[in-house]
Amino acid sequence: MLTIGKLAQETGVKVPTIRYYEQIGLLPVPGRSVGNQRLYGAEQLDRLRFVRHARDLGFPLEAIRDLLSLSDRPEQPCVAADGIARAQLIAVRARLARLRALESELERMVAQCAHGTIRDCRVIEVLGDHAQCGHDHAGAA
Amino acid sequence: MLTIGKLAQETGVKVPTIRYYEQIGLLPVPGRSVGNQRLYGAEQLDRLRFVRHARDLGFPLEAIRDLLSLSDRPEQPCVAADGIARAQLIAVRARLARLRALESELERMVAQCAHGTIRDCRVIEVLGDHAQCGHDHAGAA
DNA sequence: CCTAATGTCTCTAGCAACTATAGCTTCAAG
DNA sequence: CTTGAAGCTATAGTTGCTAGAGACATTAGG
Repeated sequence: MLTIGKLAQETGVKVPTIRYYEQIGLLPVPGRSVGNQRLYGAEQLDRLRFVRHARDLGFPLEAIRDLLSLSDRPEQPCVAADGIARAQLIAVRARLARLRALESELERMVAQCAHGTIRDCRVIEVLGDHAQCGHDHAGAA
Repeated sequence: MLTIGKLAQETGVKVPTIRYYEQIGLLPVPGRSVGNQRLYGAEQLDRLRFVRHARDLGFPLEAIRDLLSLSDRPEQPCVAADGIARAQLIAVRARLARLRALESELERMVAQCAHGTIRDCRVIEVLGDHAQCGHDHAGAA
């Protein structure tokens, strides 16, 4: 059995975060020692590792909650889990596309900086006038 | 003079967000009509467009606050503004690198899905065992 | 066995950057 | 003159944690 601190070490999830996950029902309420300290077994360790890994992959907690409840029913078809992963992939790709556009605009801004005064600063100028952008990152909204 | 609604239309920033920006001191307190409604002029419009554009580029509000105060002193050298933009570029590149790694792992997860049951689901399996990842996105921590 | 240093406990509040709700007043059109 | 949209203030909620206060538990050293 692991204390919360050991569990934190094993998984790389910070102690307050573990308690937070318990609080929002992502982790089940663990047993307690005589002195009222949380004690975790191997199952909890696996579960938290799962959560950690999914968070690293950018899954929102709600999606992780769904994935966990799926993994509790191993006989079910895997379509739902696949769907969640696909949705996450789409979200990641959208963020990537957006970030790539931002990168190129920032590169232009920085490259054109002549190191003069603010008055002539491309950075400020470009930010003040969207029309000077190469592309349409702002969209219409 | 524009009402807050018109200003929102012009800039694409939502009405509550404009009030929020005022509240946190990012926009100056505007004049009011006889009936106590906010009225904005061209200067405010420009300022909010600047904020909007910078937000679109992912600058945090604190950085925008700095950029705005810089742009109020056009005689100053532009080094500071350039630095803020460079920092933002570095941050964007870091996020890009991370997202690219996630994209490839998610692609692998989804591609390997055999559409069987949860028991054999790669998505769940990979999430449960970090060792199955191609790379090291989780880091040590 | 005692003490000191951690570790853990609960609870509350804070972060970014908004978004939503409630309950009111004001404005513009018909 | 009435009605509906738009505006006002103030508070609370969102996501995913993080930080603090003040009290109890455990462990290592003397």
